[in-house]
Parts: sequence; C-alpha cells; structure tokens
Amino acid sequence: MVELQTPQLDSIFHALGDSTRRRMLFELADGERTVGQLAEPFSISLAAASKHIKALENAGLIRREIHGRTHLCRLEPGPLASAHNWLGFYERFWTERLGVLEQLLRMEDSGKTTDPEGDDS
Amino acid sequence: MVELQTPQLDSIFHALGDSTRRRMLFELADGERTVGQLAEPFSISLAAASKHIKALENAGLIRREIHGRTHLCRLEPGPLASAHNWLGFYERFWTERLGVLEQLLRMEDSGKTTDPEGDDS
DNA sequence: AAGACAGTCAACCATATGGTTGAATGACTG
DNA sequence: CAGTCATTCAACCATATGGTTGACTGTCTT
Repeated sequence: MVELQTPQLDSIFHALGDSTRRRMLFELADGERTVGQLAEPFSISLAAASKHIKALENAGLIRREIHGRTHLCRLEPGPLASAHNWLGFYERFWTERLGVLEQLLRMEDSGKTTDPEGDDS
Repeated sequence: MVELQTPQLDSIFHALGDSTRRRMLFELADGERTVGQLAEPFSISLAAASKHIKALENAGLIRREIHGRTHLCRLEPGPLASAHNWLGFYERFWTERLGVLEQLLRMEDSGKTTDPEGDDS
C-alpha cells in the first residue's frame, strides 16, 4: 500500500533524526503553528529554525500555508505513516510470541521476502 | 508517555536515515550475517561498511558477537520498536476516521483561537 | 509613506558524515 | 612460523549539516 522509495525514507528518517525537528512535529500535533511559534521554544535563531522547518517540509512531514506575512505549518501524516509502516515490517521481531517459530519458517522458505525498501539502487 | 529518550531516538532515526543501513537491517531480518556478508551487496569498501555497521550497533539496532576472526551481527529489535512506538503517537493523524472530529475537539479544548478565515489561498 | 514585523536568503564557520586507501590487529591454515 | 583471511583503525578528503549574523522581501499598521 504505502510503498515508498528509498530517497523518501532517507529524508523522512533524516528529518526525524533531530530532536529539534521531532519537537516541532510534536507541537504541530497540537495544531497549526507559525514559523515563529515553532521556533520560540528553542534557543536558536529564526533562520536556524527556518532551516529545520524546511527539512521537515522537504520530507513531506509538514505542509505550509502562507497567510500574508506569516507561514502556517501543519502536520502532514503521510510520511509518518510510511515510516511507521516501514518499521512495521520488523514488528515480528519484537512481538516475541511467534518470533522463533516464524524465523524457522522464514529460513525454510528462504525465498525473497517483500523488501520494505520498495526499489533499490 | 510518549516522549522518549531523545538522544537514543536521535541515533536510531539517524541510523535509519541511510538506505545502505536500512538494507543491512533487511538482510539481518533474514538471520545473522558477518560484516563481510553485510558489506558484499554494496559497492563500497569494507571499511565503509564497517562504519555503517558501527552506526547501527551504536544505535542499538544490531548486536555483534565475535567468533574468532569473524563478527556475527544480529538484529536487535528493541530500538526499532521504540521508533515504531514513537511514530505510533501520530497514528491518529493518518487514521483519518476520527481525525477531523478529534482536531475540532482539540481546538476547542485549548482555545487556540487561530480561526482560519478562508483557510485557503 | 515610514516603520515594524514575519520569514527567507546568502555567506560563512565548525563539525559530522560517508567514502577512500593503506597499515595494523588477530585468528585460522598449512 | 609464514601466510592468508576478517575486520578494524587511522589519516585523509569532499560534502552535508546545523548554527550564526546581516541583508533582503514582502506584509501589516499607523
């Protein structure tokens, strides 16, 4: 369903790999925020915050609506769902119930499993 | 409840933000692999692969067992579960069923005002 | 029109990242 | 013991990243 391509996951996970950006997402979970509002909790310059926001936007994690001189940002759940879905592939490894049995089956099966990566270089 | 150990998430998501490393994880989902085996599918030096593996190990995503001169790597699901769990916080945003209603409730709840007049460009 | 305000852009800087090559460490093999 | 094999380490390089400051664009206010 949510088959995504490698470069997208790259930018998504990269964007999530920064606590400032994760914090911003968390704020956005509560509703729309302007760039200034997103920047405010951090002791970094507006320009720096702007870059973070751009990274989030670039990863598709947020969307921006320009209202006059203010930019309103909102959470865009799609990429989060993609990442969640990608991780879901590994769920059986921490859902220990059938883990061992399942691995045995996999080894026997041995064939190509669905690569969550979608395509590959 | 949802806010997790920030530095750990940093390294986890950072490790996942590289397709080479994701591919390695995928291989490891099929069973243990040596460093050489993990490196083989890529056209990079062993040293480079070693660095990737170190990043994965550093994020706790894999564990290494040294058997003589070979290092056997295995998937460590915990951090993947953490990341999955972290993303789960946002699940309601892509589980659209109640999404709109929920957002309305949230807005009322927090009195955020932010009434978007004409909300669209 | 003047000025404040929201935000981006550009230049710059330090550090991190991903890659390379060549040497070093350690463990099997003959 | 000598040599090969599996891996890491160290030095190095180019590029990316995250941060800063100052100038710039464009919008709202008065």
